[in-house]
Amino acid sequence: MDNEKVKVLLAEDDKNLGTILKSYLEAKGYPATLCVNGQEAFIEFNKNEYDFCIVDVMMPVKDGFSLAKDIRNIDKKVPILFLTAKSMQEDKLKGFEIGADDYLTKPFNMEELLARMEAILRRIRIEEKEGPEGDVYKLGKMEFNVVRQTLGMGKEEVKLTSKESALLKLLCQNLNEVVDRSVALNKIWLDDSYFNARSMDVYITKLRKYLKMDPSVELLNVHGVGFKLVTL
Amino acid sequence: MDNEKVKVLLAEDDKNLGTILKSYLEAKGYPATLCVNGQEAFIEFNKNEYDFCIVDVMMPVKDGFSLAKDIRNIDKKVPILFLTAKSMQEDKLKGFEIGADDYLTKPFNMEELLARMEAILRRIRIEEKEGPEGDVYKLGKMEFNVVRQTLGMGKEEVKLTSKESALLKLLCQNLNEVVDRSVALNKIWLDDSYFNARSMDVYITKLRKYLKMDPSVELLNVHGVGFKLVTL
DNA sequence: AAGGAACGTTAAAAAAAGTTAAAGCATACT
DNA sequence: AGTATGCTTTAACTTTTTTTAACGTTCCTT
Repeated sequence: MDNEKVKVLLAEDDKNLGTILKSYLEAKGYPATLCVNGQEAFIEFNKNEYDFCIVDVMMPVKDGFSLAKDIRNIDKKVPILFLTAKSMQEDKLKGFEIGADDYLTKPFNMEELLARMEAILRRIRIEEKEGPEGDVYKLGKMEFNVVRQTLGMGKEEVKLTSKESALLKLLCQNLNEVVDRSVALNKIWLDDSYFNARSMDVYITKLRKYLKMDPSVELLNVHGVGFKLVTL
Repeated sequence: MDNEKVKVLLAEDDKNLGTILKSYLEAKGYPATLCVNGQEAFIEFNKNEYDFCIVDVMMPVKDGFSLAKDIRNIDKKVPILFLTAKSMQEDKLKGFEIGADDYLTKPFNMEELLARMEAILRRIRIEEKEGPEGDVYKLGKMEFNVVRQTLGMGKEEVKLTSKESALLKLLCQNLNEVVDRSVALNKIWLDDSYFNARSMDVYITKLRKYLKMDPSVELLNVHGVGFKLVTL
């Protein structure tokens, strides 16, 4: 799954509902492509990469179940959520048998559709164990491995403590941008207090020492606001 | 998840429905434990390993949402399916926010509950890249056989004691993620006390000694939180 | 330019974790 | 029963990590 940008394939013959759904999903940050029947949807599915399928059961030319079977035939993983006007149990069960991830009966609340979709995507992300090299930031010539808590360049490598690592990670996530003191304190020290702030200053000093390894990387202070990690 | 035998934790205060559900699930091959309130369920969850939670929202002593939060706090992965008599959308959305995988409104069809549960389990198995053969975890070049309690690499193999094995298993289940000290202590030592914590430290040392076999695997400490097994 | 607030640095104290060895405690063996 | 064996806990000591403290510097305001 492409990080962050989850593309949705929407197969719905009711143009009215389809358009509203597409707008809603896109407003929520999920680009969606609308197809008005199963055949069209399958062609579209083959043409582009999709991360999620919302499929109406009752459609002309090729119905939703048939479409889902075709999709499953070439892709065992992509999540499929069925929509249907019928509320008959047998259909629901048939949908799950084909390999659906969820089954929603019309009329439905769009917020619920979104919540269900996000629950499935969340599950996928949980199971997609953060790869061994999953979180490696490049800082100039250095590499910062978040899970292994190491910062290195060529053969010289230092081990970071968990606090050092957590702070550097936060700074890397906001590379070339300012990280507010209060944000860092609340995230890592869980409390924005005077003493924790001083503790954080000590850690900034430590990180600066490590980062001297590569002079093209600097950890700057923004007076009264926070810190900013910048690379040349 | 232990292969094949998916254990279900059932939190339902309606003893009638609870018993029927338990029987139904067990008839379908899913051993289930019934708890009549959230508090009892949380104690049970800590005592044994569960692969799926079915949680009624309205329960005495500790409600389903509260229970789910506690469970999510110590286990980010286990699937949670809510049951509720209320059909209010806000509650549904709240459930998904907490991290539910599904939300079913009473009265429901038991076949549908099963289908939804299996859809979630199927999704987990799809994402679990390699189906674990038996109970074998791969750690770099090493293999850890849980049932045989062995850790090996090529021809060199060490036998682990049951505590060593239990601890390593917990760490493997959360590979590249932090396992809280308290979670490990409650699961393996059944009590989070000072002396048990020190005992655990001794076991961490032992495991690290074994794991030196493959330098690409490290057992890191997260100060004040717990331990993290990391692979390159 | 003065003065206070924010930040930088270093060293200390405190807390948590690492290590090793010995003491307990079961279990099986003779 | 007595003894040997292997696993687990307790204990004592060391090291690392984090926080607190003290003091110096920089930055911004007036």
